[in-house]
Amino acid sequence: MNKEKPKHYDPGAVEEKWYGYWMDKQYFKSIPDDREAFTIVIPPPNVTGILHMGHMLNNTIQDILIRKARLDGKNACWVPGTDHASIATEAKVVKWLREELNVKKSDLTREQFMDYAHQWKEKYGGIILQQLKKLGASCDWDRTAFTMDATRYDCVIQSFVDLYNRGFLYRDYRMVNWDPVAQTVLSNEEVIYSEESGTLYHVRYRVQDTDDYITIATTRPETILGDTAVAVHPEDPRYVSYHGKRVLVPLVDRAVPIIADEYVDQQFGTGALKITPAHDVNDYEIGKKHDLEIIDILNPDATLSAAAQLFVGLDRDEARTLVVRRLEEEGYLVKTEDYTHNVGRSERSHAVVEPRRSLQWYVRMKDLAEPALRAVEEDTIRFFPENQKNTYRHWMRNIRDWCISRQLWWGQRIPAYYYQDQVFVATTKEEALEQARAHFNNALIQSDDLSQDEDVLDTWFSSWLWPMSVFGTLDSNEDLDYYYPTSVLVTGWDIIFLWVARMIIAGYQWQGTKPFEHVYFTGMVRDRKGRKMSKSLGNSPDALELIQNYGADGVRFGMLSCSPAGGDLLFDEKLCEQGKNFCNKIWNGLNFLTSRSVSAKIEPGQGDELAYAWFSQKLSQHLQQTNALYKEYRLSQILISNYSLIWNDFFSQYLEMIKPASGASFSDRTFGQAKELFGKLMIILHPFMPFITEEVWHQLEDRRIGEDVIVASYPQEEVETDPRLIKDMQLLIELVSKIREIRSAKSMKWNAPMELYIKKSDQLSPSLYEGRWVALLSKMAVLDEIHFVEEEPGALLSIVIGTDKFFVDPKVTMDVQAELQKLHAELEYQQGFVSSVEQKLDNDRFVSNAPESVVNNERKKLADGLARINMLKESIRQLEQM
RNA sequence: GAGACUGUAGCUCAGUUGGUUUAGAGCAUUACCUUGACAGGGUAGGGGUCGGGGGUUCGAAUCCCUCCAGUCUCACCA
Repeated sequence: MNKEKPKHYDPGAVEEKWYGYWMDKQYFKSIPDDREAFTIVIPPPNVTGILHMGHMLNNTIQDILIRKARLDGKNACWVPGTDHASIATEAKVVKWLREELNVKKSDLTREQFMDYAHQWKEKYGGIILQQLKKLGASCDWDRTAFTMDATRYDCVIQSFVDLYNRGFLYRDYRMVNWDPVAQTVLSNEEVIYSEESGTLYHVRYRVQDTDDYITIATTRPETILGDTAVAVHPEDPRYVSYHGKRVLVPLVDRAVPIIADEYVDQQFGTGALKITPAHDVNDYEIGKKHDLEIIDILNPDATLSAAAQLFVGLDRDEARTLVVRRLEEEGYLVKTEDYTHNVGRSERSHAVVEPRRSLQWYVRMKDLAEPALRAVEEDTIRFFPENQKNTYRHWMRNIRDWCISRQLWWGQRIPAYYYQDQVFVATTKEEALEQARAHFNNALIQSDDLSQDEDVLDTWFSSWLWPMSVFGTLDSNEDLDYYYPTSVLVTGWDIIFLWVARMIIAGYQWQGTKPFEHVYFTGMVRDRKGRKMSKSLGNSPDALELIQNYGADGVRFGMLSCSPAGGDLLFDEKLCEQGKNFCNKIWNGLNFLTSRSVSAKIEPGQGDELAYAWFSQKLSQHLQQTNALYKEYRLSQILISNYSLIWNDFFSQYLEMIKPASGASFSDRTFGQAKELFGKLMIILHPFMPFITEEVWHQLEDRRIGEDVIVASYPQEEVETDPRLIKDMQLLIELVSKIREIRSAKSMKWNAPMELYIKKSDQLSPSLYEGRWVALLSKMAVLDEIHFVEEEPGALLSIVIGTDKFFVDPKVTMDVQAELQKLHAELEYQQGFVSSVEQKLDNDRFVSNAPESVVNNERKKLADGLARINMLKESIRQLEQM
């Protein structure tokens, strides 16, 4: 078995090879059978998106869970897909048409535009799914879904019709968040507020038929042209005398009432507030209350409309400049001051959001939300980490109606058909026509007489059906019945309202049950300074470049080793390097094991069986611990634990224990045991680092066809555990370490001759007397001889571990003073320890109140501490006699 | 403005119902080691009054109160 292997692990070739192999073998494919299903639906990335750090984290976690389920023998199904992202995609398509094809959207019919949009999607969309393959994502690609494909489209239309028929939909005029660039309405969740510096303009309005002025403060002087009132606080003494009078709006000289309303804050600005009902949410409410006129001075693209009278056709920003100049020229501008305020911008176009009154479709949420709230409250759906329940509860209890219409073409067109003053909602125009004919009792109404709503539905109105729609329908079918409810949703908490809550609502609405058992919320990926990673900051590493540099396994290690559930992840490339180093360590371990010759004629070393038994126990203990951690999604901790088991326990200890002398061979039996353990380690590591584990698995043995680590059986913990074996080995390892320490301190070579004396005592574990333990100890510590003694041999260096005492003869001149100093330091520590324990035991209330086991443990600690003090004193005494 | 979460070693984090030999890991750092599978390695060391202050308790990193700092969510005043 003398294979020549490259010195370093090369991830690139290995990863490509195995991903292709797994695909060929169809290991990612899932079809319903009689096994238990384990299902994850991917949080569909935006079809225009490319892989970034957040995706990498999120999808690595999903892949880990899916691969673990596969190893556990479940029918693992991970459904990939993308969403159509109305606003973002439409913007990209429009840009593409303009720049590449020289076509304007306005020159196209709706049908033509949709054709182009689908073309664009085929050509450029979904790159991210290809990138996920580089990461090792084991999705069932045959199931790839898209929120705008025919199947998903039908589900969305059906859901709209269902909700309408059940009375959950309505149309209404509301103040909405209008994106003047994308020319569509935005939901509250799509508006990002941030502090921006602006100017507060103080403008005076003349009170009609007087020479008095009332000064108001505004950040948006251009909206003065749409003012229909000035409001003051009813009890504000400055303005009481003006109640019921009118002011003239500057520049347009419109006489508008002075109204009294408690909404006005007397402390702010001048205490007088201009009211523009068409362009401010609060003003709109006040306008309704006082029955004010609504003058909409803006067009949909935020240029001034004819109603503004002045500056018609100019953009709102230009108009502001000109209005301010004119106000100043005409003596209305009292003063300006710098002012920082919150400005809402469109998440997609970044345009300043314009409040606008318009007719939109809404979902009545309150009743729909009720079962969804209960499901989480009662832990029918469990959140990890649990504290996200608070956020969820707060939002669900204060839920607002959901505005679902969008003034775009790229999306599912609302299946509402208008005839005269009536609306007919149906999955097809033909059905709507039937309804219209029946309603008007007029068979002559023709299809062309009906006009369909021009708007499309919010993208989230597709996404909320995702856990059902990816399986084809909203009602029963074979796949849906088998895979739904899905096992776990892995997503960021930033879309808990946009998506998670709504999916739960939809699940209860159409399936009558939850869409998933668990929700695992990942943290936000930040840079090491704690800043959110973003394109504009340029602090986000290129995902594919990372994979190139560190290998997918290395990057997966890096992402996972620092990502507590729900906690933010402060990403540092060094962590990927650690992952890469780990791959090399594994590679080298494999190299070592397979480079030595193996012989059936050689007897196993005396310690080999012991080492095997010990590591088997260690592995079993590890499995027990990590199984519990998997249940709580403590993936980061499982990875760290795997890392430590493999590096420290397997490579540093186990391989050292069984290592043949330089140039010697392994016995057949020992080699087989080592390969078996190594293989098991590859299985438990596989979910985290799929590629190298598959490679090593196949290098360890010539495997039969289909005997691949990806579909191996996860090792089971052993029924019989032997905690004493683990404890005794811990003592042995500690002793070996102390002996190495002495060698190092005395500048002795690692293999310089040395003898060990072990003081016999009742406390000493009987294992140590056994031949195999003695053999293993002398091998590990490179000892010439081990003596068991009744009495302390004088003038030797002593080692105290627990309550056991050992001596070595370093065979070099001893620095007595230095030794004494060390012993005194140790003595001081032990005395401090003992006195802290004594303090407890001297306290009667402790002894009488604390549970007996706790008190007994303290007594044991005291006894052990005292024993150690005696040993140290004895050593000191002996040294002082020299 | 209302609320949530976090604060443990230089950094990233464990620390499960208060009691596990007077607080742990990984990384980083320091010293030493190179004919040992691996210098992307090995051996060992240093480093923390558990954000501050109070309280409950025989006993607090852990529970309560309060303050401070940070992150985030919701609502927003022109």
